[in-house]
Amino acid sequence: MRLGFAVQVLGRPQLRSHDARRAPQQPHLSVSLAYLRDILVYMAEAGLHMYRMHPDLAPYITHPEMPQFHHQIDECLSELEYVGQLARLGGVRLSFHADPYTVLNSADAETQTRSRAKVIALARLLDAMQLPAEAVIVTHVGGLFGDRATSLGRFIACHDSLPPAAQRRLVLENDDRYYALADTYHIHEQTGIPLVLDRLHFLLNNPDHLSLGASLELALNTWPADVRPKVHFSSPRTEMKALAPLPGDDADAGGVRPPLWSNHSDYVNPFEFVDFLRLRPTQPNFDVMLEARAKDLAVLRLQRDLDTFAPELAM
DNA sequence: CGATGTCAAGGAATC
DNA sequence: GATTCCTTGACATCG
Repeated sequence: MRLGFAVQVLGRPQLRSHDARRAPQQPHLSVSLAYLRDILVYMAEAGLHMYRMHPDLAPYITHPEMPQFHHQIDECLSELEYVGQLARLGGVRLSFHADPYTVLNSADAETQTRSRAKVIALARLLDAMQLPAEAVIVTHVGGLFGDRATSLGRFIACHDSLPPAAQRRLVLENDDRYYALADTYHIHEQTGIPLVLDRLHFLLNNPDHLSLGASLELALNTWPADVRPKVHFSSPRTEMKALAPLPGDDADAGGVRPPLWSNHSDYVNPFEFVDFLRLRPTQPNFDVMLEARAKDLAVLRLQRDLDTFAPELAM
């Protein structure tokens, strides 16, 4: 089991995830890849082995009005191969998560075309890095568009229409509001797409009252035998959403308490995590992407906690 | 230098 | 039908 984190590196705040300059400054994939190289070096030092890259690693790679950015993968083939080798040598599993505006089941044909182009580009990046099949692109089903069945069907049709290189990388995650595990499993049966079980989304959106253990087993078994499955794990944030005044608060003490709220807690509750792993009777043969605000720091803390509380599960 | 604004999207909910 | 919210990191701009 490897524990992963997404995009930002809080242990080295100076490390950037991608070249996020605005278009007039001509951001370039080669800059992002230099950043990624630095992140991989840090991960090797820190003992980290799983990382989700920023979906805009290649800036404006499919932006419909900026074709001048569309050839940067071709311009960076050697750098892509280099960082791919670096990841492989470090035993690092890399992945992408499509941004929330990538909607493969969109009822709007242009949106779907743009979304398909984005997934194809992400797959090209992984291929150019020469990464193994475990380097996947995670996405959600998309929107409801007033008709679940039709919208599920549109995802399946879109998946079928993707080039094989993109199909090989794409995996599907249950979401917290619209498409639960039963929906993603239906799509799996029609397409063979592997499923990422997101534990928090499952807890928030489980209309059929499935058990977590059975659902975990179901999702893990959707992966090919030679590809290690992965799941998403996070704990819900419990801080107060709003800055409601507390007794004794200055009436105008704005800014003292941070304006927090999010689905994700800063760190992972180690006891919840151990319970989750123990849903599987054997040593877990899957990887876990932590969706925690503390990012790599949450991974490092959980690794320590596992050493303390469940050494037989720690890696 | 700190604070605020902006950028990227698409969809759903609200009015 | 128009507006707002959702989400979010990092650049850009303002004071």
